[in-house]
Amino acid sequence: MTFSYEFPRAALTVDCVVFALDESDLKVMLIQRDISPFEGKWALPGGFVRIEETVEDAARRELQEETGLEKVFLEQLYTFGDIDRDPRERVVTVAWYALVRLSDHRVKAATDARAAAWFGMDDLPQLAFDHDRILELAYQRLQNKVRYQPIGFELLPQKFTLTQLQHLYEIILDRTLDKRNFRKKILGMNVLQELDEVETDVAHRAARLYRFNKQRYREMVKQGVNFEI
Amino acid sequence: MTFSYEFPRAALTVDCVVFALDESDLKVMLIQRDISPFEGKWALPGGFVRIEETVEDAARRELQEETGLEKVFLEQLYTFGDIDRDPRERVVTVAWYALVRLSDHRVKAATDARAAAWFGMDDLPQLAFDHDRILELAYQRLQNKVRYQPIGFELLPQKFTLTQLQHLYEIILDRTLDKRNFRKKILGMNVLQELDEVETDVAHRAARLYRFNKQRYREMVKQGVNFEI
DNA sequence: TCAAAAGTGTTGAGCGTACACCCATGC
DNA sequence: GCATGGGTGTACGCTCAACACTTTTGA
Repeated sequence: MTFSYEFPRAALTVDCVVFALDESDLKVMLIQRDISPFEGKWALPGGFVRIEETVEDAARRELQEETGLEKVFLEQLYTFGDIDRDPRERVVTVAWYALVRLSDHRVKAATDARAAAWFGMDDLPQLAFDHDRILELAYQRLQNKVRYQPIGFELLPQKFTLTQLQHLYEIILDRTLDKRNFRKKILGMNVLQELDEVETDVAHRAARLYRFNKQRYREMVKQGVNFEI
Repeated sequence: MTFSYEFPRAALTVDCVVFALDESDLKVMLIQRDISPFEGKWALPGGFVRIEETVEDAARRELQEETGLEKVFLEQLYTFGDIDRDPRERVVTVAWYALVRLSDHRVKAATDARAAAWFGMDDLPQLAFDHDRILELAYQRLQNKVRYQPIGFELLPQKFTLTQLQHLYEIILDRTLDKRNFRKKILGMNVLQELDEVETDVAHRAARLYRFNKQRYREMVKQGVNFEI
């Protein structure tokens, strides 16, 4: 069975840049291609948009199928519509980026036959198609957005220490921050809930745990306070 | 002649939100539809992406064909991929927004048979499809972006007064600004070139004209100075 | 000479930044 | 008791915001 149209149509795909945070590194999930073109090369998880699903649903489905990830933070990045992106035929792709807690999704890499793996942002393999451009844009977007929207928390466990949070910003923004100033600022925003718990299993004084309070964040936004690191 | 594929494919279109600045208003260009669905309703200029052109080229071509606009500032906004956006069939649209100088494109509205017209942002008609959502998102994007990127100049004549520039920000951001503070700030950024010219044909003291210096802006960015209103 | 808009400085408050030491805990 | 990171305050400079009067020009 085939589907016919009066004019030629591009194929429509989605591709996802999935970021996670290691102890000391920003990581991206990549899938090793097992078919031509670019067989053996690494690529972003993604695939064709089906006719009965929205573009966002397609991104979530592909993420689930290829990496086992569900219910993650997902935001549209950009649509890449150059003519020769794909050597086979015209393919337009809607790119997305996702933020996940590595702890939740440790080694759940390969759900189907293909190999999936986390790569450090400064240890990337050569990528298939124009996926290097997509990844670069996603990284820039993350660096910009993390500074004025509280999306970084998506990369941390629900309960985290202020030092973990500071490291997150240092890793993503690629610069060091002053401990005292960072704490003053983030606590002054009134969006962190101080818990009655501390770290465990550390070989030194245990740090206090905090939780991001989304509700309080929304109230703050309404009051015109704006989140900015 | 028809084109056949193994799986059904969505149609791919582009839609453009074209902003311009009147003396006292932010305007959007709309086209009156002359065919079903939504016949007679106003809609964003746009149309199908051809197989041999990039998505951006399609946006520029449609803009040219439907409104006569060429060489304008154009940036991708978002891709709308809901299933029932178009009652006829599955259509995914890549939305763009454009900024133009109204002076350059005064009444050049209707190039083809359809009526085209500028509408004030607070005097919009009902729109076809989900174009109200697209327009709303474009407006938000403009409001955000104009504050930290020097894109406002795309809406003014090449030579402008500081008062014109201030009004631009007041109209887009929908709040008043302090004259002295505004001038201090914008001049302090070192991206405006003071000309040896003044306004003409005004019934009061003529204001000095300035020009945006893109080169100097890029130098400033390199030095880490960031544009922000 | 009048109307209209151009042009121009100062002050106070709040914010960002730089900076160093003691404390608690596990081994 | 020692190593490791946790936790804390102050002082200075800069930027932002508030605010009003004189000057220029054309009619």
